[in-house]
Amino acid sequence: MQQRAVETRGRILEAAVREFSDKGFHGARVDVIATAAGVNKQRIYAYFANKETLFSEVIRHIFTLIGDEEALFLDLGDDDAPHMSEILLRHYMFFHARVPEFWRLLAWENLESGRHAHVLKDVRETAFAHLRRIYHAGQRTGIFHERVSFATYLFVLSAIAFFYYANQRTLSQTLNRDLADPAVREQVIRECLSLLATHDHLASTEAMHQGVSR
Amino acid sequence: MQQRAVETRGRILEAAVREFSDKGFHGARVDVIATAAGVNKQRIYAYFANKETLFSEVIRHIFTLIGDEEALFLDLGDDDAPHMSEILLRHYMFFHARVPEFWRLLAWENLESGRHAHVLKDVRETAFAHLRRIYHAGQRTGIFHERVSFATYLFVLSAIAFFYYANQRTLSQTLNRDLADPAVREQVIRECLSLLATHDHLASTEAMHQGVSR
DNA sequence: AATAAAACCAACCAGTTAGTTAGTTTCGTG
DNA sequence: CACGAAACTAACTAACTGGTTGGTTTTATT
Repeated sequence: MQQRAVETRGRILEAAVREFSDKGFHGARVDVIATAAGVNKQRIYAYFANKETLFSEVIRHIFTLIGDEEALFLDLGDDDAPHMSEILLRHYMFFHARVPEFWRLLAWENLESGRHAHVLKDVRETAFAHLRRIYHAGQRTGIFHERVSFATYLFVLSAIAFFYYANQRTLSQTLNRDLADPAVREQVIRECLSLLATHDHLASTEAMHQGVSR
Repeated sequence: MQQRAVETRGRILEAAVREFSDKGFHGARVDVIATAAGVNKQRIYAYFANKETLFSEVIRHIFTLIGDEEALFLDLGDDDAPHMSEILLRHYMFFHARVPEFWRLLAWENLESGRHAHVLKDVRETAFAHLRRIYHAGQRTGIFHERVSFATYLFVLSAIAFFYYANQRTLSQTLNRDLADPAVREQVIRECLSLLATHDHLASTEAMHQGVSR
Protein backbone atom coordinates (compact mmCIF):
# COMPACT_ATOMS: atom_id res chain seq x y z
CA MET A 1 0.00 0.00 0.00
CA GLN A 2 1.42 3.31 -1.06
CA GLN A 3 1.72 6.48 0.91
CA ARG A 4 -1.27 8.12 -0.71
CA ALA A 5 -3.40 5.06 -0.07
CA VAL A 6 -2.46 5.11 3.60
CA GLU A 7 -3.51 8.72 3.85
CA THR A 8 -6.80 8.08 2.11
CA ARG A 9 -7.52 5.16 4.36
CA GLY A 10 -6.74 7.42 7.28
CA ARG A 11 -9.14 10.10 6.09
CA ILE A 12 -11.88 7.53 5.69
CA LEU A 13 -11.21 6.28 9.18
CA GLU A 14 -11.39 9.77 10.63
CA ALA A 15 -14.63 10.54 8.87
CA ALA A 16 -16.01 7.22 10.04
CA VAL A 17 -15.07 8.03 13.61
CA ARG A 18 -17.14 11.20 13.42
CA GLU A 19 -20.11 9.63 11.68
CA PHE A 20 -20.29 6.55 13.89
CA SER A 21 -19.81 8.51 17.08
CA ASP A 22 -22.59 10.79 15.96
CA LYS A 23 -25.21 8.29 14.87
CA GLY A 24 -24.07 4.86 15.96
CA PHE A 25 -23.69 1.87 13.70
CA HIS A 26 -27.21 1.65 12.36
CA GLY A 27 -27.69 5.38 12.09
CA ALA A 28 -24.44 6.00 10.26
CA ARG A 29 -24.44 6.10 6.46
CA VAL A 30 -21.60 4.88 4.32
CA ASP A 31 -22.23 7.54 1.69
CA VAL A 32 -22.04 10.25 4.33
CA ILE A 33 -18.67 8.93 5.45
CA ALA A 34 -17.43 8.89 1.88
CA THR A 35 -18.50 12.46 1.28
CA ALA A 36 -17.11 13.64 4.59
CA ALA A 37 -13.80 12.02 3.78
CA GLY A 38 -13.78 13.73 0.40
CA VAL A 39 -13.55 10.32 -1.21
CA ASN A 40 -15.52 8.17 -3.56
CA LYS A 41 -17.65 5.54 -1.84
CA GLN A 42 -15.89 2.93 -3.85
CA ARG A 43 -12.67 3.70 -2.00
CA ILE A 44 -14.23 2.69 1.29
CA TYR A 45 -14.89 -0.78 -0.02
CA ALA A 46 -11.39 -0.89 -1.41
CA TYR A 47 -9.97 -0.62 2.09
CA PHE A 48 -12.69 -2.12 4.26
CA ALA A 49 -14.63 -5.27 3.53
CA ASN A 50 -17.96 -3.85 4.65
CA LYS A 51 -19.67 -1.49 7.06
CA GLU A 52 -19.21 -3.76 10.04
CA THR A 53 -15.53 -4.15 9.39
CA LEU A 54 -15.23 -0.40 9.05
CA PHE A 55 -16.88 0.03 12.43
CA SER A 56 -14.58 -2.54 13.96
CA GLU A 57 -11.59 -0.73 12.57
CA VAL A 58 -12.89 2.55 13.95
CA ILE A 59 -13.05 1.11 17.44
CA ARG A 60 -9.64 -0.41 17.06
CA HIS A 61 -8.35 2.87 15.70
CA ILE A 62 -9.38 5.02 18.64
CA PHE A 63 -7.72 2.64 21.03
CA THR A 64 -4.48 2.81 19.15
CA LEU A 65 -4.78 6.58 19.38
CA ILE A 66 -5.02 6.29 23.13
CA GLY A 67 -2.12 3.94 23.57
CA ASP A 68 -0.98 2.26 26.75
CA GLU A 69 -0.86 5.37 28.77
CA GLU A 70 0.93 4.55 31.95
CA ALA A 71 1.66 8.24 32.05
CA LEU A 72 -1.90 8.62 33.26
CA PHE A 73 -0.78 7.46 36.65
CA LEU A 74 2.78 8.62 36.88
CA ASP A 75 2.71 12.25 37.88
CA LEU A 76 -0.07 12.32 40.40
CA GLY A 77 2.05 14.22 42.90
CA ASP A 78 3.50 12.91 46.11
CA ASP A 79 0.16 11.97 47.57
CA ASP A 80 0.35 8.21 47.92
CA ALA A 81 -3.43 7.93 48.09
CA PRO A 82 -4.78 10.31 45.50
CA HIS A 83 -8.50 10.69 45.21
CA MET A 84 -10.24 8.29 42.93
CA SER A 85 -12.10 11.25 41.54
CA GLU A 86 -8.86 12.93 40.63
CA ILE A 87 -7.70 9.88 38.75
CA LEU A 88 -10.96 9.58 36.91
CA LEU A 89 -11.18 13.21 35.98
CA ARG A 90 -7.75 12.74 34.53
CA HIS A 91 -8.92 9.73 32.57
CA TYR A 92 -11.86 11.58 31.26
CA MET A 93 -9.94 14.61 30.14
CA PHE A 94 -7.02 12.63 28.83
CA PHE A 95 -9.06 10.35 26.61
CA HIS A 96 -11.29 13.18 25.57
CA ALA A 97 -8.35 15.33 24.60
CA ARG A 98 -6.88 12.62 22.41
CA VAL A 99 -10.11 11.47 20.80
CA PRO A 100 -13.10 13.72 21.46
CA GLU A 101 -15.40 11.02 20.11
CA PHE A 102 -13.92 8.38 22.38
CA TRP A 103 -16.52 8.23 25.13
CA ARG A 104 -19.47 8.49 22.86
CA LEU A 105 -18.16 5.76 20.58
CA LEU A 106 -17.58 3.59 23.58
CA ALA A 107 -21.16 4.14 24.63
CA TRP A 108 -22.51 3.16 21.21
CA GLU A 109 -20.30 0.15 21.08
CA ASN A 110 -21.61 -0.98 24.41
CA LEU A 111 -25.24 -0.62 23.44
CA GLU A 112 -24.98 -2.04 19.98
CA SER A 113 -22.51 -4.78 20.66
CA GLY A 114 -25.28 -7.31 21.06
CA ARG A 115 -26.20 -6.95 17.40
CA HIS A 116 -22.96 -7.62 15.66
CA ALA A 117 -21.19 -9.42 18.44
CA HIS A 118 -19.63 -11.94 16.10
CA VAL A 119 -17.70 -9.25 14.30
CA LEU A 120 -16.81 -7.10 17.23
CA LYS A 121 -15.78 -9.82 19.59
CA ASP A 122 -12.11 -9.58 18.86
CA VAL A 123 -12.24 -5.79 18.79
CA ARG A 124 -13.84 -5.65 22.19
CA GLU A 125 -11.29 -8.03 23.52
CA THR A 126 -8.58 -5.79 22.15
CA ALA A 127 -10.21 -2.80 23.76
CA PHE A 128 -10.58 -4.51 27.09
CA ALA A 129 -7.07 -5.79 26.95
CA HIS A 130 -6.05 -2.19 26.47
CA LEU A 131 -8.06 -0.93 29.39
CA ARG A 132 -6.87 -3.83 31.45
CA ARG A 133 -3.27 -2.81 30.86
CA ILE A 134 -4.05 0.72 31.90
CA TYR A 135 -5.86 -0.59 34.94
CA HIS A 136 -2.98 -2.78 35.95
CA ALA A 137 -0.61 0.11 35.50
CA GLY A 138 -2.76 1.96 38.00
CA GLN A 139 -2.64 -0.99 40.34
CA ARG A 140 1.11 -1.28 40.11
CA THR A 141 1.53 2.32 41.05
CA GLY A 142 -0.60 1.53 44.08
CA ILE A 143 -3.31 3.95 43.15
CA PHE A 144 -6.24 1.58 43.10
CA HIS A 145 -7.32 0.13 46.35
CA GLU A 146 -7.36 -3.63 46.13
CA ARG A 147 -11.11 -3.57 46.44
CA VAL A 148 -11.51 -1.62 43.23
CA SER A 149 -11.99 -4.44 40.78
CA PHE A 150 -11.54 -4.19 37.06
CA ALA A 151 -15.30 -4.33 36.66
CA THR A 152 -15.62 -1.38 38.96
CA TYR A 153 -12.99 0.48 37.04
CA LEU A 154 -14.89 -0.16 33.81
CA PHE A 155 -18.03 0.96 35.49
CA VAL A 156 -16.77 4.35 36.49
CA LEU A 157 -15.24 4.83 33.07
CA SER A 158 -18.57 3.94 31.55
CA ALA A 159 -20.33 6.24 33.92
CA ILE A 160 -18.11 9.06 32.83
CA ALA A 161 -18.84 8.21 29.22
CA PHE A 162 -22.51 8.29 29.91
CA PHE A 163 -22.26 11.50 31.82
CA TYR A 164 -20.35 13.04 28.99
CA TYR A 165 -22.87 12.54 26.29
CA ALA A 166 -25.82 12.92 28.61
CA ASN A 167 -24.68 16.43 29.29
CA GLN A 168 -23.63 17.16 25.78
CA ARG A 169 -26.74 15.87 24.17
CA THR A 170 -29.55 16.01 26.61
CA LEU A 171 -29.11 18.06 29.71
CA SER A 172 -27.49 20.99 28.06
CA GLN A 173 -30.07 21.06 25.34
CA THR A 174 -33.10 21.01 27.53
CA LEU A 175 -32.93 21.71 31.20
CA ASN A 176 -29.49 22.67 32.28
CA ARG A 177 -28.66 25.31 29.74
CA ASP A 178 -25.88 26.47 31.96
CA LEU A 179 -24.11 23.18 31.42
CA ALA A 180 -23.47 24.30 27.87
CA ASP A 181 -20.68 26.37 29.38
CA PRO A 182 -17.59 24.15 29.41
CA ALA A 183 -16.33 25.74 32.59
CA VAL A 184 -19.54 24.99 34.43
CA ARG A 185 -19.62 21.53 32.95
CA GLU A 186 -16.20 20.76 34.26
CA GLN A 187 -17.28 21.90 37.69
CA VAL A 188 -20.24 19.57 37.58
CA ILE A 189 -18.01 16.76 36.43
CA ARG A 190 -15.85 17.46 39.43
CA GLU A 191 -18.88 17.53 41.65
CA CYS A 192 -20.06 14.21 40.27
CA LEU A 193 -16.68 12.60 40.41
CA SER A 194 -16.24 13.68 43.97
CA LEU A 195 -19.23 11.48 44.64
CA LEU A 196 -17.11 8.57 43.60
CA ALA A 197 -15.46 7.74 46.83
CA THR A 198 -11.80 7.35 47.40
CA HIS A 199 -10.88 4.12 48.98
CA ASP A 200 -10.75 5.61 52.43
CA HIS A 201 -14.47 5.90 52.20
CA LEU A 202 -14.92 2.22 51.56
CA ALA A 203 -14.16 1.47 55.16
CA SER A 204 -17.33 3.20 56.21
CA THR A 205 -19.43 1.08 53.89
CA GLU A 206 -17.71 -2.11 54.87
CA ALA A 207 -20.97 -3.66 55.90
CA MET A 208 -22.19 -3.65 52.33
CA HIS A 209 -19.29 -5.65 51.10
CA GLN A 210 -19.83 -8.93 52.83
CA GLY A 211 -18.75 -11.69 50.53
CA VAL A 212 -17.81 -9.48 47.60
CA SER A 213 -15.09 -11.24 45.71
CA ARG A 214 -12.69 -9.54 43.41
CA MET B 1 -61.51 4.35 21.24
CA GLN B 2 -63.00 1.08 22.34
CA GLN B 3 -61.75 -1.38 24.88
CA ARG B 4 -60.30 -3.76 22.36
CA ALA B 5 -58.49 -0.96 20.61
CA VAL B 6 -56.94 0.17 23.87
CA GLU B 7 -55.68 -3.32 24.51
CA THR B 8 -54.23 -3.63 21.02
CA ARG B 9 -52.51 -0.29 21.35
CA GLY B 10 -51.13 -1.51 24.64
CA ARG B 11 -49.79 -4.70 23.11
CA ILE B 12 -48.11 -2.72 20.36
CA LEU B 13 -46.56 -0.45 22.94
CA GLU B 14 -45.22 -3.37 24.94
CA ALA B 15 -43.72 -5.00 21.89
CA ALA B 16 -42.21 -1.67 20.91
CA VAL B 17 -40.65 -1.32 24.34
CA ARG B 18 -38.89 -4.63 23.89
CA GLU B 19 -37.77 -4.01 20.32
CA PHE B 20 -36.55 -0.47 20.89
CA SER B 21 -34.77 -1.33 24.11
CA ASP B 22 -33.09 -4.17 22.30
CA LYS B 23 -31.93 -2.45 19.13
CA GLY B 24 -32.46 1.26 19.55
CA PHE B 25 -34.40 3.49 17.23
CA HIS B 26 -32.51 2.87 14.02
CA GLY B 27 -31.97 -0.80 14.67
CA ALA B 28 -35.60 -1.51 15.53
CA ARG B 29 -37.93 -2.73 12.79
CA VAL B 30 -41.58 -1.83 12.61
CA ASP B 31 -42.50 -5.19 11.12
CA VAL B 32 -40.80 -6.97 13.98
CA ILE B 33 -42.81 -4.95 16.45
CA ALA B 34 -46.01 -5.78 14.59
CA THR B 35 -45.27 -9.48 14.57
CA ALA B 36 -44.20 -9.50 18.20
CA ALA B 37 -47.41 -7.74 19.15
CA GLY B 38 -49.39 -10.32 17.21
CA VAL B 39 -50.83 -7.55 15.16
CA ASN B 40 -50.88 -6.41 11.57
CA LYS B 41 -48.40 -3.68 10.77
CA GLN B 42 -51.27 -1.58 9.57
CA ARG B 43 -52.56 -1.38 13.13
CA ILE B 44 -49.40 0.35 14.27
CA TYR B 45 -49.97 3.16 11.84
CA ALA B 46 -53.57 3.33 12.94
CA TYR B 47 -52.49 4.25 16.45
CA PHE B 48 -49.14 5.93 15.90
CA ALA B 49 -48.36 8.45 13.21
CA ASN B 50 -44.93 7.01 12.43
CA LYS B 51 -41.91 5.25 13.86
CA GLU B 52 -40.64 8.34 15.64
CA THR B 53 -43.95 8.98 17.30
CA LEU B 54 -44.06 5.36 18.37
CA PHE B 55 -40.65 5.73 19.95
CA SER B 56 -41.74 8.88 21.72
CA GLU B 57 -44.79 7.12 23.07
CA VAL B 58 -42.63 4.26 24.25
CA ILE B 59 -40.50 6.61 26.29
CA ARG B 60 -43.54 8.36 27.64
CA HIS B 61 -45.08 4.99 28.42
CA ILE B 62 -42.29 3.67 30.57
CA PHE B 63 -42.34 6.82 32.66
CA THR B 64 -46.04 6.47 33.31
CA LEU B 65 -45.31 2.92 34.41
CA ILE B 66 -42.85 4.23 36.95
CA GLY B 67 -45.08 6.91 38.39
CA ASP B 68 -44.21 9.50 40.99
CA GLU B 69 -42.75 7.11 43.43
CA GLU B 70 -42.31 8.97 46.64
CA ALA B 71 -42.42 5.57 48.20
CA LEU B 72 -38.86 5.19 47.04
CA PHE B 73 -37.76 7.40 49.87
CA LEU B 74 -40.26 6.72 52.58
CA ASP B 75 -39.18 3.55 54.32
CA LEU B 76 -35.47 3.94 54.48
CA GLY B 77 -35.36 3.07 58.13
CA ASP B 78 -34.60 5.38 61.03
CA ASP B 79 -31.21 6.36 59.73
CA ASP B 80 -31.50 10.04 59.03
CA ALA B 81 -28.49 9.97 56.72
CA PRO B 82 -28.80 6.81 54.68
CA HIS B 83 -26.07 5.99 52.27
CA MET B 84 -26.39 7.43 48.82
CA SER B 85 -25.52 4.01 47.52
CA GLU B 86 -28.44 2.51 49.39
CA ILE B 87 -30.81 5.00 47.81
CA LEU B 88 -29.43 4.41 44.36
CA LEU B 89 -29.46 0.67 44.60
CA ARG B 90 -33.07 1.05 45.54
CA HIS B 91 -33.69 3.22 42.50
CA TYR B 92 -32.01 0.78 40.26
CA MET B 93 -33.91 -2.22 41.51
CA PHE B 94 -37.20 -0.40 41.78
CA PHE B 95 -37.19 0.90 38.22
CA HIS B 96 -35.79 -2.32 36.92
CA ALA B 97 -38.48 -4.33 38.63
CA ARG B 98 -41.24 -2.21 37.14
CA VAL B 99 -39.80 -1.95 33.65
CA PRO B 100 -36.85 -4.22 32.97
CA GLU B 101 -36.16 -2.32 29.77
CA PHE B 102 -36.15 1.03 31.54
CA TRP B 103 -32.44 1.69 31.93
CA ARG B 104 -31.51 0.44 28.54
CA LEU B 105 -34.19 2.49 26.86
CA LEU B 106 -33.01 5.52 28.75
CA ALA B 107 -29.52 4.91 27.49
CA TRP B 108 -30.69 4.69 23.88
CA GLU B 109 -32.79 7.75 24.25
CA ASN B 110 -29.81 9.66 25.53
CA LEU B 111 -27.56 8.63 22.70
CA GLU B 112 -30.05 9.00 19.91
CA SER B 113 -31.83 12.07 21.13
CA GLY B 114 -29.66 14.30 18.99
CA ARG B 115 -31.15 12.82 15.85
CA HIS B 116 -34.82 13.34 16.40
CA ALA B 117 -34.65 16.02 19.00
CA HIS B 118 -37.56 17.88 17.51
CA VAL B 119 -39.89 14.98 18.15
CA LEU B 120 -38.60 13.94 21.53
CA LYS B 121 -38.24 17.34 23.07
CA ASP B 122 -41.57 17.32 24.87
CA VAL B 123 -41.13 13.69 25.85
CA ARG B 124 -37.79 14.38 27.39
CA GLU B 125 -39.19 17.31 29.26
CA THR B 126 -41.94 15.07 30.57
CA ALA B 127 -39.37 12.51 31.61
CA PHE B 128 -37.21 15.06 33.34
CA ALA B 129 -40.18 16.61 35.06
CA HIS B 130 -40.89 13.13 36.34
CA LEU B 131 -37.39 12.57 37.62
CA ARG B 132 -37.37 16.05 39.05
CA ARG B 133 -40.42 15.28 41.12
CA ILE B 134 -38.82 12.13 42.42
CA TYR B 135 -35.66 14.04 43.16
CA HIS B 136 -37.52 16.72 45.07
CA ALA B 137 -39.35 14.09 47.00
CA GLY B 138 -35.96 12.83 48.05
CA GLN B 139 -34.90 16.31 48.99
CA ARG B 140 -38.00 16.90 51.06
CA THR B 141 -37.36 13.78 53.04
CA GLY B 142 -33.92 15.21 53.71
CA ILE B 143 -32.11 12.34 52.08
CA PHE B 144 -30.08 14.27 49.58
CA HIS B 145 -27.36 16.45 50.87
CA GLU B 146 -27.82 19.98 49.62
CA ARG B 147 -24.71 19.60 47.54
CA VAL B 148 -26.21 16.80 45.50
CA SER B 149 -27.63 18.75 42.61
CA PHE B 150 -30.26 17.48 40.23
CA ALA B 151 -27.58 17.14 37.58
CA THR B 152 -25.62 14.93 39.91
CA TYR B 153 -28.68 12.88 40.63
CA LEU B 154 -29.25 12.39 36.92
CA PHE B 155 -25.64 11.47 36.53
CA VAL B 156 -25.70 8.67 39.00
CA LEU B 157 -28.95 7.39 37.56
CA SER B 158 -27.34 7.44 34.15
CA ALA B 159 -24.31 5.74 35.51
CA ILE B 160 -26.47 2.97 36.85
CA ALA B 161 -28.17 2.69 33.50
CA PHE B 162 -24.87 2.41 31.80
CA PHE B 163 -23.58 -0.08 34.28
CA TYR B 164 -26.68 -2.16 33.83
CA TYR B 165 -26.43 -2.71 30.14
CA ALA B 166 -22.68 -2.71 30.11
CA ASN B 167 -22.80 -5.74 32.32
CA GLN B 168 -25.72 -7.34 30.59
CA ARG B 169 -24.37 -6.91 27.13
CA THR B 170 -20.67 -6.65 27.19
CA LEU B 171 -18.90 -7.68 30.32
CA SER B 172 -20.89 -10.77 30.94
CA GLN B 173 -20.55 -11.88 27.34
CA THR B 174 -16.86 -11.54 27.04
CA LEU B 175 -14.60 -11.11 29.98
CA ASN B 176 -16.50 -11.31 33.20
CA ARG B 177 -18.50 -14.45 32.66
CA ASP B 178 -19.15 -14.61 36.35
CA LEU B 179 -21.21 -11.45 36.12
CA ALA B 180 -23.82 -13.47 34.29
CA ASP B 181 -24.82 -14.72 37.71
CA PRO B 182 -27.45 -12.29 39.03
CA ALA B 183 -26.31 -12.77 42.60
CA VAL B 184 -22.75 -11.86 41.75
CA ARG B 185 -23.96 -8.99 39.62
CA GLU B 186 -25.90 -7.55 42.48
CA GLN B 187 -22.83 -7.75 44.65
CA VAL B 188 -20.82 -5.89 42.06
CA ILE B 189 -23.55 -3.31 41.78
CA ARG B 190 -23.31 -2.84 45.50
CA GLU B 191 -19.58 -2.61 45.24
CA CYS B 192 -19.83 0.01 42.56
CA LEU B 193 -22.55 1.97 44.25
CA SER B 194 -20.59 2.02 47.44
CA LEU B 195 -18.05 3.97 45.44
CA LEU B 196 -20.62 6.68 45.13
CA ALA B 197 -19.93 8.58 48.27
CA THR B 198 -22.43 9.46 50.88
CA HIS B 199 -22.48 13.10 51.69
CA ASP B 200 -20.22 12.65 54.67
CA HIS B 201 -17.44 11.99 52.24
CA LEU B 202 -17.90 15.28 50.51
CA ALA B 203 -16.31 17.09 53.38
CA SER B 204 -13.02 15.42 52.64
CA THR B 205 -13.05 16.57 49.04
CA GLU B 206 -14.10 20.06 49.91
CA ALA B 207 -11.12 21.51 48.15
CA MET B 208 -12.41 20.35 44.81
CA HIS B 209 -15.63 22.22 45.17
CA GLN B 210 -14.45 25.76 45.12
CA GLY B 211 -17.01 27.84 43.34
CA VAL B 212 -19.36 25.00 42.47
CA SER B 213 -22.82 26.44 42.32
CA ARG B 214 -25.91 24.43 42.67
C1' DA C 1 7.68 8.11 -21.47
C1' DA C 2 5.90 3.80 -19.49
C1' DT C 3 3.65 1.53 -15.99
C1' DA C 4 0.75 0.42 -12.28
C1' DA C 5 -1.47 1.80 -8.26
C1' DA C 6 -4.86 5.06 -6.71
C1' DA C 7 -8.82 7.62 -7.34
C1' DC C 8 -12.82 9.17 -9.82
C1' DC C 9 -17.37 9.08 -12.15
C1' DA C 10 -21.75 7.50 -12.62
C1' DA C 11 -24.83 4.37 -13.22
C1' DC C 12 -26.65 0.25 -11.38
C1' DC C 13 -28.29 -3.85 -8.44
C1' DA C 14 -30.75 -6.03 -5.00
C1' DG C 15 -32.51 -6.23 -0.67
C1' DT C 16 -34.68 -3.71 2.88
C1' DT C 17 -38.00 -0.91 5.11
C1' DA C 18 -41.20 2.83 6.45
C1' DG C 19 -45.48 3.70 5.16
C1' DT C 20 -49.97 2.98 2.12
C1' DT C 21 -54.09 1.15 -0.07
C1' DA C 22 -58.15 -1.57 -0.93
C1' DG C 23 -61.11 -4.96 0.01
C1' DT C 24 -62.75 -8.46 3.51
C1' DT C 25 -63.77 -10.35 8.05
C1' DT C 26 -64.48 -10.30 13.01
C1' DC C 27 -66.30 -8.43 17.03
C1' DG C 28 -68.85 -5.83 20.35
C1' DT C 29 -72.85 -3.10 21.47
C1' DG C 30 -77.28 -0.82 21.05
C1' DC D 1 -80.13 -8.19 13.90
C1' DA D 2 -77.72 -4.19 12.37
C1' DC D 3 -74.18 -1.18 12.42
C1' DG D 4 -69.70 0.59 12.91
C1' DA D 5 -65.35 0.09 14.90
C1' DA D 6 -61.48 -2.96 14.93
C1' DA D 7 -58.61 -6.12 12.78
C1' DC D 8 -56.86 -8.90 9.03
C1' DT D 9 -54.85 -10.19 4.41
C1' DA D 10 -51.91 -9.15 1.04
C1' DA D 11 -50.03 -6.68 -2.24
C1' DC D 12 -47.73 -2.40 -3.37
C1' DT D 13 -44.79 1.95 -3.55
C1' DA D 14 -41.27 4.86 -3.03
C1' DA D 15 -37.30 5.87 -0.98
C1' DC D 16 -33.19 4.32 0.96
C1' DT D 17 -28.89 1.97 1.34
C1' DG D 18 -25.10 -1.35 1.36
C1' DG D 19 -22.44 -2.88 -2.03
C1' DT D 20 -20.88 -3.52 -7.16
C1' DT D 21 -19.27 -2.83 -11.90
C1' DG D 22 -16.89 -0.91 -15.92
C1' DG D 23 -14.59 2.40 -17.87
C1' DT D 24 -11.71 6.71 -17.36
C1' DT D 25 -8.36 9.86 -15.26
C1' DT D 26 -4.78 11.18 -12.06
C1' DT D 27 -0.57 10.48 -9.65
C1' DA D 28 3.80 8.72 -8.25
C1' DT D 29 7.76 6.01 -9.47
C1' DT D 30 11.33 3.99 -12.42
